[in-house]
Amino acid sequence: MEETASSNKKILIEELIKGRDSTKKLQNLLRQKIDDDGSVSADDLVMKILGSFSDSLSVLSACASGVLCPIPVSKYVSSACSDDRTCDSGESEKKPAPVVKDRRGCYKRRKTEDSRVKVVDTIEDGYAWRKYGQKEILNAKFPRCYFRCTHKNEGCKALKQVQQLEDGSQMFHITYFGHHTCQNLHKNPHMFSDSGALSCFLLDFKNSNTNHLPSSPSTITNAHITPSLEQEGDSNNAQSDEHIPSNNYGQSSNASWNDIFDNDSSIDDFKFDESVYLQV
DNA sequence: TCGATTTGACCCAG
DNA sequence: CTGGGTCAAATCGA
Repeated sequence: MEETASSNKKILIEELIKGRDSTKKLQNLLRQKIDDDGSVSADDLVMKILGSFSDSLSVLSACASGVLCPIPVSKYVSSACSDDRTCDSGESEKKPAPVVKDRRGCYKRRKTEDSRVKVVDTIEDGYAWRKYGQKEILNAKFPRCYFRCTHKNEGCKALKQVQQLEDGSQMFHITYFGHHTCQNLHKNPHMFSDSGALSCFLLDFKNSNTNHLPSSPSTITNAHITPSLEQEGDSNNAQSDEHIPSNNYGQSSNASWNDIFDNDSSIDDFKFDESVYLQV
């Protein structure tokens, strides 16, 4: 049974690789044509396809190693360098300018269309995050926290912003930027199994009321994994079509993955978390 | 000792 | 000019 699932995964990965390579060839052909007629849309489409392949392969690679990497299906044109902030400055250009002694805050603002937005009752998402900043936001009751992937030094450019909603509920508005290129899920497979640290975070969040966010939400890792259900940040209706999966760990969200993998053989391989998508 | 967090400073986009 | 996003020194804590 597991052999079948493993075999299917390999086949799937191989097929995706084939598809990606074919798409690249197609892209090269199209570019020749584009040079002629100036059409760009076809090339954009190809880039999107390539992005999808890359995402799928990333997820599957993680799966093949026994870990699910919930990289959201993106609409990024290029997963390699879609985040122009991290490409142009910031992460990739950590070296301060020689003349300027301090380049803190030097960055290019992210494009909002590169984001995916979630409203959840927990900030945990299966990844390990490091908090790198917190900011009081104008007219916002709660400060906004800024996280980057713990594996940033390995090239992972994923970022997220967390802000508690002001409606009195314990809901968090989380905005993700970029992709996880790491596989940090396996690093702390049991974290939050008893929700200890998370509870502290949520409690602090509740108690902090206005000022400080909890002292230690930064490393957010846990055993359960969020499936790729983030909504796109620029979707025209961010609230209405949100999923409300059941909260059963390892049960509720497997259907789509079972469609991909061989029936219930994949259930043992993946555990999903209870990410709740609620209306705001 | 080293990795994580805090927080004021800094820079850029609007 | 201001608000938002990021940096990095200081601090914390395991």
